[in-house]
Amino acid sequence: MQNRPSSNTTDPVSITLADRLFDTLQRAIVEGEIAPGSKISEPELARQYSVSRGSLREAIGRLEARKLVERKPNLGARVVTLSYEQLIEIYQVREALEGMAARLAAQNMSETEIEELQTLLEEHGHEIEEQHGQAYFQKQGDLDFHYRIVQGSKNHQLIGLLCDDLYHLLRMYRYQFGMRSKRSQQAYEEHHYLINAIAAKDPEMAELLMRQHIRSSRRNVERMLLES
Amino acid sequence: MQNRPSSNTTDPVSITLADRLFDTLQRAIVEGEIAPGSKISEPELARQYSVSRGSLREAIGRLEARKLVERKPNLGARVVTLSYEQLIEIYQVREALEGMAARLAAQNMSETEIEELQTLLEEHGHEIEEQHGQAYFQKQGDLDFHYRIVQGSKNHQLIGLLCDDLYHLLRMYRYQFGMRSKRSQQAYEEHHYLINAIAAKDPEMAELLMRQHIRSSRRNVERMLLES
DNA sequence: CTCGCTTAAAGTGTCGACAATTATTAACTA
DNA sequence: TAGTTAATAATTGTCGACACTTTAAGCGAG
Repeated sequence: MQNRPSSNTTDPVSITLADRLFDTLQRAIVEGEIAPGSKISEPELARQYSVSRGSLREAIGRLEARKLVERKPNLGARVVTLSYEQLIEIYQVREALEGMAARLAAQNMSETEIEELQTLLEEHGHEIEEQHGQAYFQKQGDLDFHYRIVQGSKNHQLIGLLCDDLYHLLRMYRYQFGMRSKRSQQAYEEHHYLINAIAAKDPEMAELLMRQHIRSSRRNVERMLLES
Repeated sequence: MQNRPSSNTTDPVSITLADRLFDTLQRAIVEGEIAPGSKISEPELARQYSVSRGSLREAIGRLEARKLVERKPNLGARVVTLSYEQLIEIYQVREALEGMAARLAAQNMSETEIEELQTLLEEHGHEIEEQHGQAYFQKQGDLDFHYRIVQGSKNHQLIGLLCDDLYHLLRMYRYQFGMRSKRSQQAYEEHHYLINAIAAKDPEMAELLMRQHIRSSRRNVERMLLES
């Protein structure tokens, strides 16, 4: 789910070179291969990936739009530096946007989509029982679940903001801070309540539960980062 | 307020050429000089503004990031086409994000910021009394008010999403659909309630009022567009 | 006359080079 | 030796040219 070929085009694989470069660099940054705060040297990267500086600059521009790099005129681009404050800010935005997404999903998700989501949740449940799925659940499964609800909102603005912009930043934080929580059991239960509200077509309740869920997740992160 | 020199850099005027081009094109698109849905011909615009295609492409890339143009590989870029459905989507996103912004503003705005906001609101009141300020109120004053609350949230993610991305799209709709509402009196009152909640440091109430305010605004738009 | 193919034109994607700006080093003075 | 300035190197910004793709026009067969 998380590694769709390109940004948001429905076409097969990324056609243009700058697109592929963008995907490659985004993955490298998100997964930490290129360290946060490090400088992006255009000549060096261009040589490294055997592309022109022009194509590279286009890719960098799109990374900047997604707030994965910051560029200052005549000074070049740097990978963003992650901070506790920014992570909190992201959770606040998520609470607002995903709360709305859950509300809309309760109105707009099709029956088959709901069933697929329930199936996905059952799988997560099994993985938790088997105990070795904890890491997976927090790293991918959780985002997977949220991802589908956002899609279910059918609001393209919302989908773009969350799936194209925020989620990549969030994944970067997870890689960087090693955010595996012992909260998977609780998160699983909260997901369960949430999907029930959606299946019951209760927008108000869906939004409420989603916001509580994300607030809990945020508090968990706060605890985790303050003790380290 | 709405025409800051560049995107979000604190530097003086836009230094780089692509930056100026970006500002120019953004204004031209938002104000309708370049028609929605029209094709962006790189050679033509490059000649028209006497710049290289490279610089132009960088500017277009940033317009794409703000969803003011859509680009398809090997086919070029077009100014976005505005639709009723998309406008509704934007209002839903605004309700979520600005609701959160109001909540945070109630927690984080300084006393002086609150006073300035009250002063601004009084001016709006006078303009409405004098009757000839209606158009102004809806066109700029309203966004001005919302703009300041968003700033008052002190959440940079939120500020970026709303002020750098969504608001320009919204202004484009206002220019394009000629959205002047007869709702200025009611909107003024709602702004009044809202600022009281903020001054009282009541986050819950502030968010509630802001969401109601935006929902009202959305319903007004729905009415207006359905009768035309 | 229409449909399909071939071919020319225009447009986008990519590249390497030059110009302008910033960072670095070296020399020089106090 | 420390600080300042000048010269040099490296990096970014901008440009024009070439390669590939898409579109349009022209042409021929049915």
